[in-house]
Amino acid sequence: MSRAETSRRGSRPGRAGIRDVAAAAGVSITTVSDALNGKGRLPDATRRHVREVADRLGYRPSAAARTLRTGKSGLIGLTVTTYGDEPFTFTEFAYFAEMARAATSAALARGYALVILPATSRHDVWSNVALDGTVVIDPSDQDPVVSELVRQGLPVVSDGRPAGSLPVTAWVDNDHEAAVLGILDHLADAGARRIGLLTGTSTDTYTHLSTTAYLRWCERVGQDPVYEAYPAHDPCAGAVAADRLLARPDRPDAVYGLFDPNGTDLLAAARRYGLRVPDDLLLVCCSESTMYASTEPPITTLSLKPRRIGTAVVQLLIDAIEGVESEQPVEQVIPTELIVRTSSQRRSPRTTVSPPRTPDDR
Amino acid sequence: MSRAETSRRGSRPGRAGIRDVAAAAGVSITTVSDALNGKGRLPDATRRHVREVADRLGYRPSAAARTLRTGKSGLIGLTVTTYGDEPFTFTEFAYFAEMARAATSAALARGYALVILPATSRHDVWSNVALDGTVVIDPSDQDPVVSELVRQGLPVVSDGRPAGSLPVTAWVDNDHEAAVLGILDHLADAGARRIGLLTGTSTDTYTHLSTTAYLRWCERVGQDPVYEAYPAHDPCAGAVAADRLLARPDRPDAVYGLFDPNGTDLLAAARRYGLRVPDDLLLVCCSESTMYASTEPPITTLSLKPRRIGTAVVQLLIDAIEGVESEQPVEQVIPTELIVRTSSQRRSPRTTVSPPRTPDDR
DNA sequence: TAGCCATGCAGAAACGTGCCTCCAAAGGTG
DNA sequence: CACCTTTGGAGGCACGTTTCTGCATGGCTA
Repeated sequence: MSRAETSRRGSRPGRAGIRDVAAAAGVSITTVSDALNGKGRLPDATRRHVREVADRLGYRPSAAARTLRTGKSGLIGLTVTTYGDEPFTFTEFAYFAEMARAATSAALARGYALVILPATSRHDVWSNVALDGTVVIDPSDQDPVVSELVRQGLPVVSDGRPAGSLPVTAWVDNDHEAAVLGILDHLADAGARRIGLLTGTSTDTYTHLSTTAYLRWCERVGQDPVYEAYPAHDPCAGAVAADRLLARPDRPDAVYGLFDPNGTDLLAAARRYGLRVPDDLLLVCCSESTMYASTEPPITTLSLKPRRIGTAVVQLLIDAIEGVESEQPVEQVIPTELIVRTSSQRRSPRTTVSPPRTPDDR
Repeated sequence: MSRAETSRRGSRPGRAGIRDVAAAAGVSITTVSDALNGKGRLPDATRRHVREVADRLGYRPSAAARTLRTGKSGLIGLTVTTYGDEPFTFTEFAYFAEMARAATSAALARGYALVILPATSRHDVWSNVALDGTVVIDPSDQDPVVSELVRQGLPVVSDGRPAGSLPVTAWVDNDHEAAVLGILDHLADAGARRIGLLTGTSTDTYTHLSTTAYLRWCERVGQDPVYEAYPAHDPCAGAVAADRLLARPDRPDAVYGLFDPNGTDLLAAARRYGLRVPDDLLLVCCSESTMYASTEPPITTLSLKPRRIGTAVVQLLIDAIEGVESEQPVEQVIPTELIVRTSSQRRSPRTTVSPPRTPDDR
């Protein structure tokens, strides 16, 4: 009873425990816990008193103890596919940065924090952090990490529809097929007769869905496919592939590039061959970079809306964690946005046609 | 003794505890712990046996319990200054992405994971996660978060030298003054007679140090300062400021822009005024974006080497956490790299002079 | 044979919370 | 007065580890 608040055995002087608060306030541990967490039946006077004493002692509850007791850590894993030993490639820089930014904000708003984790199966690092759930970006087929997490009973939400029969709790993705078809139609409307594609060699769903959509569109309108594929993780390969595409005898008069740097790569290649954009060559690429607004000429881009995706993914995950029956379906499709600029407008070279952006709707 | 491994009271069927492993292996809890952690005096046979049983049961130690017991969580906070309610602005996208990427890898290599946290003083989220230490990016003067962390006895390492008398454990930064002076000399060598600066209105150390270095250089060489300052967090303001700078009666014949988008903004402004780059206007900006390698013309950039900074910051922090007497000084200066491209070379228009890049030394 | 040390392992005390159970006192009702 | 209900709060267990202490056993030396 009369234990002074400084007599705790091994505790550092800077850290006051709940016991110290209880002793200093002259109440029991239970009362302190209830007062600070807003539970129990306590008169407001006691509640205020305890809170004031806790503040005075600079009391911070131990996250570890709370996690151990409640089973909830308030931590969400953010897993990115690793190439080599580095998380995410430069190809997805802007996308990932925006997506992570939005995910961080959304998680924070609901009291959660994000932990960046690699998609390796080194469980020594995975099991060293108590997660309530995980966001997986673009999981590969039969991802061992996802399987392990699901086996542990943790909810998993993926950015990008899961390949194969990956048992995720929910997923969010764009309608990549519709996006590609929309772009091809847009280019055809602008006068393109032969549209080329700059695509990747890897087997992820984004590349796969986009490429097959292109091939089907070609078949439908009766155009021979004209495309070059390259390993998207290699920066130089993109420039080379762009060059090859424009060097072909059946050179396209419009090109859509699936990856962020394709815009500048294609622009550079066009200059080398003396092709004017948009007069001789129409250009669109998939990118989140605002730099394409001020290139010469400005380049039309497709935005995958990473901010909306990041927000949606986190909301879905936290809903699953907290057992909230989500109003939303477990499969959510986020619309893409085509930001039309000069590079894809042959007829009326207005400087910009993109609708005015609202800050929160990117 | 004879407690079956399935009879644990409230535990979920998917999670096996250390008790279950002990029971299944026919040994004590102590032996299991020692065997799995490589401690104690155990014959290899016992060690192997325990490990095999643990694997068979799919045992994963509880991170929360371990953290509570040992006081170490293996988690490092990564704090970014927030503008509004979003972490980091688009201005620093590439920088932050690279820096965070390197920091994540470095932490992972030493068995730590990174938690993204906002620099708000909402301690409800801060105290909900057990951190071993924190990386603070560009802390503001008298940052309340840093003070609080230090008060709790946690090591704090900052990216960017701390303003004022912020009591960080260590910091890593570039020599911004030397970088600016180097660029100005470089531009002067290329024939610039009047060098302008595109700078920011905020009071962070990067902006401050760079601007005063510019002013001192001007004084030294006897040139009137020609600069425009704008709020760096506003995307449109950058384009406007670039335009204003080139519209002045004392228009500079060379410009250095402190922020990432300045390159394209200045290029666009130059086109509007019919200025050829580099013939009429030399251009350099501070950026990590590889897109500047393929603009027309390619733009000389200053790289702050975010990957090296991210790595260094994490190493310093983990050294402090683990009590390793760091061989490195607690103040570490990372050299910048000027990637010289066409936009700053008036005399010999070689396409590129940048040294061949090694992948790991960006 | 007695003493001693190294080996191999078990018991149990923490770590700091949250929460379930239970009790004392006060107030109301017949 | 006897009984019930409500209020306010205390006791103590459990979460799953790590680790300190200690107890046997067996081989070795004197």
